[in-house]
Amino acid sequence: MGDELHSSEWIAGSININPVLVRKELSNLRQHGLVESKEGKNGGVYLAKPANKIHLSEIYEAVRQESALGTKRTDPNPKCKVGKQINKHLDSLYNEVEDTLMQKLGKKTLAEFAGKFT
Amino acid sequence: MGDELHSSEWIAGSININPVLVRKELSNLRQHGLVESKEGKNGGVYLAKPANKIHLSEIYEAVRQESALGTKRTDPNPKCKVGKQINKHLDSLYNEVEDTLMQKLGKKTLAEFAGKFT
DNA sequence: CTCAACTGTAATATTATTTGTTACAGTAAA
DNA sequence: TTTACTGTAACAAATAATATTACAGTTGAG
Repeated sequence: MGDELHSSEWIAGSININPVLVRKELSNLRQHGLVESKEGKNGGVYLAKPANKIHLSEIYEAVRQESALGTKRTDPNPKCKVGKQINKHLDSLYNEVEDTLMQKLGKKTLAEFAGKFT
Repeated sequence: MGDELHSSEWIAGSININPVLVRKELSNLRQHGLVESKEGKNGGVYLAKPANKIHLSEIYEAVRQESALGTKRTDPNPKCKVGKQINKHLDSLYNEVEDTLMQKLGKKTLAEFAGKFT
């Protein structure tokens, strides 16, 4: 994938955000095998594989930090009949929903999405 | 739905959270027609319709504040070919995904979910 | 062989958002 | 007419997101 090499500064400029944040997220994407990068002068990042081989589900998985329906439920009261079981039941619901979401995103590729830009 | 009337204090105790926060969210659910409440002594909230008539999609719609895939993308650089169009394309993608999610949640009712609690 | 332009990462600061608290007017049962 | 609630608002505190600064390491070019 020699083509399309961009610096974090360039990307940051496009989305109006701090370059260090870009590098941090890129670091995450790299760990997930979606991008690779070249250090040193004229360095930058590029896709680790062709865009038509990258499914949106992979990106979603790499990028998301919590379930689509949210997670942050704190500790319910274990003395409460409902509180005691709620997390178990929510987890299974969330997983089920997440699965359909992944299936949907798995049918779309990054190339397809990028193709929309004229 | 005369049965199952609970005070915000009681609910707050179950989820280990502040009663005022409960009342705030309840206020939102009320505006969405999911619950009703009774003021005064022995007051509290109750479902506005039977649990088997409440679909999880309705709850999701009432409760969520941002799309399942997130929204908070700030202002992209309009001088950038990509930045200029990104929000439009993300929106349509998000909507499509959201639709499948709603379809999935629309098949489940609150009664069904509550039935899991033994 | 050294300067310039990058990445990668840590440490810290700033800002925004979430959550909690206090306060109090309004309502209804007892 | 007291008691136990709801409904809100205003403010405080805690947490999370974002930004900044700093600097070591890498690579290409003169």
